[in-house]
Amino acid sequence: MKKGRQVTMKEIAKKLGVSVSTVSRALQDSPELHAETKRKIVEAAKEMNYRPNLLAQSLRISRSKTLGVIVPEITSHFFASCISGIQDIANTRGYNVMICQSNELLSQEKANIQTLVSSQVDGLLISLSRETNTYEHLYELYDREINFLLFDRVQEDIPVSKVTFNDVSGAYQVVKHLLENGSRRIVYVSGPEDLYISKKRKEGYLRALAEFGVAEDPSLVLISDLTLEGNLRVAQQVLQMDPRPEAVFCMIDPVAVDVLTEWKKSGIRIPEDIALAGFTDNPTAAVVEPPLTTVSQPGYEMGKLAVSHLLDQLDGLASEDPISIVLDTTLVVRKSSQHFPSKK
Amino acid sequence: MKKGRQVTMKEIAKKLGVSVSTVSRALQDSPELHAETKRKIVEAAKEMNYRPNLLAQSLRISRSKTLGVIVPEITSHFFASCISGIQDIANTRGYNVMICQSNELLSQEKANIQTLVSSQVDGLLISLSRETNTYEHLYELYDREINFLLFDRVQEDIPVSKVTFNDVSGAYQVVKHLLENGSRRIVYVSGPEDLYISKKRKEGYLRALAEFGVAEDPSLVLISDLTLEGNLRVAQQVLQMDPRPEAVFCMIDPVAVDVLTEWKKSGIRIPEDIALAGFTDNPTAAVVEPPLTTVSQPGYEMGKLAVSHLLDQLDGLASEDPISIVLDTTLVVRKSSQHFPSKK
DNA sequence: TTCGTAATTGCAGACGATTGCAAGGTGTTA
DNA sequence: TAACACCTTGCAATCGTCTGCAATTACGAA
Repeated sequence: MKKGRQVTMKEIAKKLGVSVSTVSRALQDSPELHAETKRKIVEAAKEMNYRPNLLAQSLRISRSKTLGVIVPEITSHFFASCISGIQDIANTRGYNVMICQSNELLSQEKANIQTLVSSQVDGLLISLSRETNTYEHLYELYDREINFLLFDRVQEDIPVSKVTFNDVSGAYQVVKHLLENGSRRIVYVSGPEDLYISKKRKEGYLRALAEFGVAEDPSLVLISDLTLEGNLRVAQQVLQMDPRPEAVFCMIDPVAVDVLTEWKKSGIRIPEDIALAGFTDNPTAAVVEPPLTTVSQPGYEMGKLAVSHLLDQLDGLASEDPISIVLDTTLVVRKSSQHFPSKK
Repeated sequence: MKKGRQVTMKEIAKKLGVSVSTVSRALQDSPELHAETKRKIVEAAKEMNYRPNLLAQSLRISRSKTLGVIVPEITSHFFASCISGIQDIANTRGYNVMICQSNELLSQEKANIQTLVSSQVDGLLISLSRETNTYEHLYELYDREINFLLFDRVQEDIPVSKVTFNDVSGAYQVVKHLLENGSRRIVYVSGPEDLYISKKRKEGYLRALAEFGVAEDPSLVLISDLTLEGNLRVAQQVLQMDPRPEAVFCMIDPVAVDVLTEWKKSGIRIPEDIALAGFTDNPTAAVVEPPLTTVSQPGYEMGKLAVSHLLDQLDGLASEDPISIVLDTTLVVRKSSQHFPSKK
């Protein structure tokens, strides 16, 4: 509504009786300017409360100094941490950040990309939605030579840099831990099967089983759609298995928390009756009763690394060749996995 | 790095042998254009994968269709929910959103404002940092006639619209609930005293006490700096009180969760030995053991309402006169408050 | 056939900033 | 005193889009 007129270089120039170009150079601290003129201009600018118009600047130099970020959900603690890391680094390196959420929808993801591209972001950091199973929109970015990078939820075939956690090894670690405690019948609760992390974590699960000479049993792999209902269904499925599994490894913490709650309602004791473990180390994992054994993946660090690499590419500090950065996860052992079936 | 040349109107114009202005009008679906020309241009634009340059557009019409949001912390579930609500509404109304976090620092908050103003946002939604105890930066926005609005963490004297929760009534409700259960010695754990919500929730606490004829006892008001250490200190302080309080109301859930954890370590049973309640209804509140009685404040709704009002103002649909929107909270009774001291 | 009017389209000047190049001024040297 | 170089500053074009106004065309009416 209000006009909120901004002070422009033109006004500074008029006030001081110099040209706009001189003002521009003064504010850029150009060396080819008389020191006194420069001083006067800088002073006037401060006094008049001048703020550069980033839009005009970006248009002129065709660089917006803005990055776009697309995450499935901001309300997820993990992604919020990533964003936080991205912002901290981006800001210290002089970049702004525009954040969008896809709400786990492919259509939203595409729309977000359009918006950000139209906004002339210098680069994009994308974590794919759950729904994303076609990738033309990403190849289009690639064809247009727009810098982007995938993190956490990636698609491996796309020839851009990726930042991921070592999901295989994380899952391997936690399942190995369950095996070492004596469990053999171990359930893996997966999310939708085409999800990157569903696959990777299953891979780690299977690897650990293989290492301990436990045969793969497809009936021990359950799938949840990651809704509350889906998770509760899985919880019940496990209870109805005969013989009952000794341990359950859920692909992400929220599933484990729902399962845990449901079991407690059914009078199942954890870890006495069955061991439980998750993945992500959400804040809830530490405070549920019993505390949940899980795998910690520092989102803040991931965000920092991802944006650092992208900015390095933008600033020409890193090769444009795609690289893959793989972060290590850490097994966090808590009470929920302290179930020790007697080994045969 | 890459040139990633965008298709511009100029190129479409050249290809079709028309002028840029004609292209511009065609893409705006201007009625003063020959239908056939329009059709051809629109078609060519689609085919050439034209995307408008929002920077140029914004510069030209001096409206960026972008809003700025400043929150203390993105990783807080409550603020993440607010952001989510803001984005959903903003997007459906054709606005983008730039999000910044102040990390609870006044200096960051100021810097964020500068950045967003420079980026020519059409309006700002601000939730103040914990540190913010001077307000010149906000008055400056006001003087510059930049549209903004405060939400959740507000400063009452500033003549702009505000969206808050009815903190007084929320606190009143939960303390009343504790009183009704029979507690009389009720501790209030406050955050830093100049924080808006510290004051408001204390007000509700005192009002409930007064209504039940319980005299105010300053020794029952404890202050935490909201760090883990501060919270644990408070937990111990309570245990050392003699006689022990019958209930504790913490200003925000994270404090209550820390207190709860610490007490459990010390062998205190909740709610058998003492009642506990929080405020916010974080996801953790529902899953701790015992589940935490708290006050729910829907951040998503707050975000939606706040941005709706700001956009109404921007679009001239609402008066520019500041208004105050107060949202209701809901008492969520869970097990942690089920402590019933025998009344005298 | 000529004129007026309406329907289309193009020109050119913004928006605010940057930058190559030219122009003005000063001082130095022969 | 003339010539040259350098130090400062301004001019003008540019980034991509929008828009008031002028110009062109076409068409029907007289």
